[in-house]
Amino acid sequence: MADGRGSRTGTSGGRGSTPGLADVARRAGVSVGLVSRILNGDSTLRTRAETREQVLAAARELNYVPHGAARALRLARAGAVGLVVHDVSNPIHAEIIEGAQEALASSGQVLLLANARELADGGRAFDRLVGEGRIDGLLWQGGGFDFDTALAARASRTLPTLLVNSRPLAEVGSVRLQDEQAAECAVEHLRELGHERIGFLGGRPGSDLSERRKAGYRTAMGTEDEAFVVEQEWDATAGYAAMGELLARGTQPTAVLAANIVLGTGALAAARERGIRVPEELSVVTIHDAWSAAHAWPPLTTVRLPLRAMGRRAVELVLDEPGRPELVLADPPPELLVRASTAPPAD
Amino acid sequence: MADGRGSRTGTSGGRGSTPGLADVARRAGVSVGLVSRILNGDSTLRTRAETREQVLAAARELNYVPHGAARALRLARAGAVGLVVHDVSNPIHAEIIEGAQEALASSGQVLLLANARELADGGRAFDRLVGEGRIDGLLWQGGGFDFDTALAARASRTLPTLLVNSRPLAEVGSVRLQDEQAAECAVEHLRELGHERIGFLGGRPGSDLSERRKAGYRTAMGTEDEAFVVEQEWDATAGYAAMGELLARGTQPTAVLAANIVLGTGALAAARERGIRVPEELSVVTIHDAWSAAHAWPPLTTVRLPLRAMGRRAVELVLDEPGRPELVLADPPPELLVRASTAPPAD
DNA sequence: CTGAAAGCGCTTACAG
DNA sequence: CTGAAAGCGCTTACAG
Repeated sequence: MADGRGSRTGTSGGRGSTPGLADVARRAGVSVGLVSRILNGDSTLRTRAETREQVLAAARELNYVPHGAARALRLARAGAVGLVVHDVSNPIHAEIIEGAQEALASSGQVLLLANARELADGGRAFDRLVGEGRIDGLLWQGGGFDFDTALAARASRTLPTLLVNSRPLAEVGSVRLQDEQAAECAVEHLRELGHERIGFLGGRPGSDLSERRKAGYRTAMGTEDEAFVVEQEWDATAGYAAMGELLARGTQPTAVLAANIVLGTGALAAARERGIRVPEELSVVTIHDAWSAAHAWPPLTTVRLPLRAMGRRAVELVLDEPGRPELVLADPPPELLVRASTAPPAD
Repeated sequence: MADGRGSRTGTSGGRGSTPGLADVARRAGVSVGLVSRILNGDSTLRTRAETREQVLAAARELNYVPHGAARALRLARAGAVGLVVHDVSNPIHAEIIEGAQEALASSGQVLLLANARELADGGRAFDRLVGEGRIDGLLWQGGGFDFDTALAARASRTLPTLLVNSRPLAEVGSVRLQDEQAAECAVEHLRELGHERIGFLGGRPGSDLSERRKAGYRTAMGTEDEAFVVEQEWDATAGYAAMGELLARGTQPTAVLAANIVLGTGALAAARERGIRVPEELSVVTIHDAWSAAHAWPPLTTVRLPLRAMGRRAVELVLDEPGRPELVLADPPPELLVRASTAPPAD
């Protein structure tokens, strides 16, 4: 009882604890080939209903489950997709992960989660994920580092590969969202409230994601003025520091757009720490929604983008779209969720 | 170029784009068996250094990577571990995931992430994860539902299985942390500040995790008084609602211990919404640390527990410990991190 | 309508 | 010191 682990041991016929096709065949009194065909619903098959029933019954009674590795080897399909992220604790990544998981579950596949830094660290981790035939496709949610695009490009030589939340490369397709429009939408909200001195707190400088959101911010502002722009990194500490830097510049913004909700949380903390009241003295709006937005204090106004749907579509594209798919998910469009962190400027 | 996908096609010898053992053997002028033995570092081997070099060179030049499914089939080892969680967006789970990933990466394995609800939903998802031989061990971070323990027990009949962050069952081992002590530590901090009317905001009622933290709270309080205890669920909305309910009871707590940081965030929002100042009128302390604690407003006092280490140890135990391991990770011990959300009571 | 056989890419006793 | 061969559990032309 301590050890009913059941590894498929045993020679021919699997007398180990996990039953194989051979066991089912024996019990049903037919050949393994036939069992395989029946269980896989081979449509060219016209088996007698009775035989068919016997096989199904035998499989059920033995609790037969096909061996994944054997199928993978034979079919040259792993039945799994890999997803690379930088930071699982980022709620944005969490939602993408869940979307991907949903899509995989409904297509009978399984998710392999990997860490971008580990893959970049030069060891065997990259080959293990990409080269061993463990996955049928790779999804890469980058962090804006050079190695992100380099490794995705490398993977794409072996496997269908898709960048997630980023624009495509020459060799690698991508799914992304309407980040420019989301940023515009956020800034327009602030301008409608009467704000003019609006800061932009970006993520990693030069990263596609930060660039695109900055572009939307600039479009809405109608200016290239750098005095209100700070870009550092994607975590809360960076948001905190970026907000501090923006304030230290003396440009006296009355509002800021933080490029995502994690940065926004850090920015909020930096403002509060300086005794700046939000939203009375400073409005804060961010992109992406998550539990932490509604429960921040004050609750954060955000622009929601369909992250979960992006995760789902990414799986579908990487598995079914042969070429170099390029998709900007525009439905549903960016949606402004007004909460308590934005208000008209002080006077 | 559009399609350098390289699936291992081709009959005998793999003339598909991905090289196999046979290709390496041919290039080095030896047999596949020898290549396999050399590449796997067979110590009983005493090959001529020259041959050995040739083989290694051939493998390098062809960029040979062994086929995972073939190895898995042959060795009856998947080289992967499954991890089941309820909610990826929970920062606590994120840290466990990262710990597990670390341990797996260093032992050359890979992480399969699954969603508890999906597995419980009766479809084929459970068999796909547990039955197909895709993983060598299963880690289950439950949510306190009956199906969590039921499914973990079921999995344990097929696979080495370990509950994470929970006490063991009769049939299933576990790793957990010093939750009682952490709760005690939090309450003692509050009492030292002078608090006496201290609330407890728990997670899902009856869940092992909530029970153990409540036990620590009671030990430190020296009472079984239920008036200060509210248990609902593990998400921020529940924390918000639970805080609301506690306040509505009119017991006038001057401090609360929230069973985790997500609940604590919700509780903070509920208090702020009612105009209750933290920490002046209400101290809030939570268990577990994460980026959102340091950047909450006010920054949350927390008790840190070694979540990441638990993730690591879970992997080691499920892979290497044959029986029904039971570990309470006590090193490092719970550590109080005092931030701005706790202070002496008003008077 | 069903079976026997080959083969997916590996590893490992077993010979030599 | 190295090779030939069997076999892991499947799927699928190919016979009959």
